[in-house]
Amino acid sequence: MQEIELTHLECSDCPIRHRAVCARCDTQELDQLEEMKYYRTFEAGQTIAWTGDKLDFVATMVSGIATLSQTLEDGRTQMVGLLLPSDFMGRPGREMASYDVTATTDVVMCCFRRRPFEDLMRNTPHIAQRLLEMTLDELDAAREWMLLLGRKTAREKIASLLAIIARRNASINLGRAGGRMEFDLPLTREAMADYLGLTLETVSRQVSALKREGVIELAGKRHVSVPDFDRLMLETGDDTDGGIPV
Amino acid sequence: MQEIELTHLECSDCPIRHRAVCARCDTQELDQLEEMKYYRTFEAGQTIAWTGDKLDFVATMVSGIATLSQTLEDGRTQMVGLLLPSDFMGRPGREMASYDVTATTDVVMCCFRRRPFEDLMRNTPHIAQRLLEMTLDELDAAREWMLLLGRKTAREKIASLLAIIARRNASINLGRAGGRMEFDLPLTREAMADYLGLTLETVSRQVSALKREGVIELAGKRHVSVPDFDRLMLETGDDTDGGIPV
DNA sequence: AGGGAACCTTGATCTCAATCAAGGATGGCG
DNA sequence: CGCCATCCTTGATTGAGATCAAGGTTCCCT
Repeated sequence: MQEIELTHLECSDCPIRHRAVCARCDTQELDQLEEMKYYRTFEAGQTIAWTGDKLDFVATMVSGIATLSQTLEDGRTQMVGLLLPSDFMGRPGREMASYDVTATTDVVMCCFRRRPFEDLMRNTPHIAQRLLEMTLDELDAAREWMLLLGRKTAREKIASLLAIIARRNASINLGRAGGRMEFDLPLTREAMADYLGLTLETVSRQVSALKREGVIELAGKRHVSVPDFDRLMLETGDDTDGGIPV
Repeated sequence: MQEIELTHLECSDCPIRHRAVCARCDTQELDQLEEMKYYRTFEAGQTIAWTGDKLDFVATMVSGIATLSQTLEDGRTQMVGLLLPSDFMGRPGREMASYDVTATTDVVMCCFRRRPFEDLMRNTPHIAQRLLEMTLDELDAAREWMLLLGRKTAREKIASLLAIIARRNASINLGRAGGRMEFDLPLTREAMADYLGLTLETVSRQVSALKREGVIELAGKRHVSVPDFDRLMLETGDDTDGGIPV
């Protein structure tokens, strides 16, 4: 995840410091983006789009958590993406949503209508290049995730998910520490299960096991404290310091 | 997978008719690409790059099959990408390979040295836009694959893989038929297992089962004939006509 | 405070795929 | 032709996680 220097505004009032679409653009382009942007909010649990719906905007996550998921005929579902603040959503050049998009907490998005955004993209090479970088990052994350889904044990999956959220939180809040980390789990046990290709019972059992062994501490069901991040990383099965760039 | 009209050359002697990087470029850009391109061949089984290796080119697959894979500390491996003719490999803006890349058959690639390619990309917006499209397609494929890895049964996984290869072959050879389809499996049972997050024994058993039940026919171990593609699709668990755009 | 819904935990049992094990087919090469 | 290596198949057994089931917690609403 590389640092982007912002040459100008920071997308004005969006609290976005990196991975923002508008980074690198010159004033004029930023003005155009400013002009076409608008905010939308969604409540926790609300569906932002169903697969196949017409989706006439692209957007950057400002706050909250949303998920992308896919479903088989008989209802089995798999989460295929996690949208955290500063992530980009939507696909220039495609009319329909390819996934179910759901807000798991209250969500604010900074949206751009798709057509004008596409036009702007055609005229300003920076944007396509920036989107390409971001999409390649997402692809890397998806592929790490495939390794998780295909080859990790339940315990490793849980540890990996906790490590991802901890690291992602830390990089926003503190800069990563090797030591203690705390965060709120933004997902229900069921959502975690859908993320990891498990059942919610297995998630619950493995979380309990990690707690019992002191790898994590829980305050309530959702607030997690990791006394030693390196200890947690040992449980992920990853090469030391691999890490998923979500 | 949309059709690209080629306005000019077809990357001269590369047998690439769609998804080629050089499609849509004007003559001058094509000339520049022509100038910097070169071919490389790899033998079946040869490793093209190890994770972390310096990789100073990007490339388009001309012929053959290659795989991208990732490995955990203890050796468990998961294939995360399959490179078929016309697929793009490599990442502008990144020095190191992020995956192990292996030729599973003899492979010919049309390569471009990374630096000049990046320069060209900066100057010709078409290319970044085209790469963005291709990367978004890859991301879709990766996400379908995640659904497969996380939620499908062994039998569904095998059926899905066969369907992907059959469809992909058909779109190159014949245009897709609803009826009979034939192709050579470009992967060993072990490679299929690494693709699907299974063991090679399970792959073998499920292939045998599909054969026993007449869903597929085998001539030798590698030549597959699908008497009724729709019947095969029923076994994938997918929504009718979903389909993975590899 | 009481009722109910959503969410979570834990136990018992079952099942699908992994693992362990043996042997068969294929093909290259002396 | 026979040897060897690689790849594949099949059988027996095990085990991790799914499924089925019951009850606990938390928190909102009246």
